[in-house]
Amino acid sequence: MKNTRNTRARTEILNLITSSEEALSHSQIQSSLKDLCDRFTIYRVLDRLTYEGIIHKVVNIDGVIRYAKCHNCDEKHHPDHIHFSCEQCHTVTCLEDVEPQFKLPKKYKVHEVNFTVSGICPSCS
Amino acid sequence: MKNTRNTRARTEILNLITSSEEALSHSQIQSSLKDLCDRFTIYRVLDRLTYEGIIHKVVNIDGVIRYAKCHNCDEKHHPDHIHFSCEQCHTVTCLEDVEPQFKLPKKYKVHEVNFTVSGICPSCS
DNA sequence: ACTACATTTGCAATACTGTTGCATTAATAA
DNA sequence: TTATTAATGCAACAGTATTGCAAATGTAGT
Repeated sequence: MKNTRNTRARTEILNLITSSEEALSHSQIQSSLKDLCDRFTIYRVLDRLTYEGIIHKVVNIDGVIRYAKCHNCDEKHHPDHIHFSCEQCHTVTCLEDVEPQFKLPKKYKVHEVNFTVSGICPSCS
Repeated sequence: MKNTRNTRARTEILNLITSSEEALSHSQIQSSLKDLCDRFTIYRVLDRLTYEGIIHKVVNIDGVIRYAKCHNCDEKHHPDHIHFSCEQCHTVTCLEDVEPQFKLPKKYKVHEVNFTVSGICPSCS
């Protein structure tokens, strides 16, 4: 595995995602960053951060991929937590304490999980 | 609500999805249909079938939207079932009997659910 | 602090994905 | 068979994403 470098783009994008309460899409990140770097770099930084396991992907029912960083993962990691997508304010948030229970037939090998629930969030109802 | 018509495109697309074991993406449907109709029509037919509740959407972690029809929904509908995405053969299948249990904080109103698990399916392992 | 070097970035080119307006076609009901 | 209205096909457009390559930059070693 190759070394990874702390570039300005990487630092800023990670800061943005870490300080955000909600999961951010590529376009949201792009407009926040303005001209710090171009959109190609954003794609590549997000891929790198995901590959390194520092952030995780969330996919909404509309197919928009967003990125988030758990805030309490330092204590205990909840890799399978649910994400909530509000139909009104269009924010996607991690519900890090909600971990669904399910049983797959034995022969399935699970690597990754994507649980998204859409509806109305507390602030909009 | 307006009336819906049984056009050739609609019939063929629904047949395709119904007879398929796996969830199909727009591009998969397009290449199966060849020149039956153009891609714009496919988009619109899929939207209509989804709106009418005849088929349902599945979103993979890569953001690709696929469409599927439950085969045992006539007996009992399982709207919240899990979908499995195989990383090797890239098929997405409905696990209609696997319905996960989860508890959201009271203030969240749930309308829709998207549960996808990726890994290796039985035929690939 | 300087240098070497591999990683990362920026840009160009390209392809895929998805939406909308409008004229035409075709499915349905009478 | 005809009238009506949904559905289609086409054009135009916009957003999303990938890749190759040269230039820039971060990092380790000196």
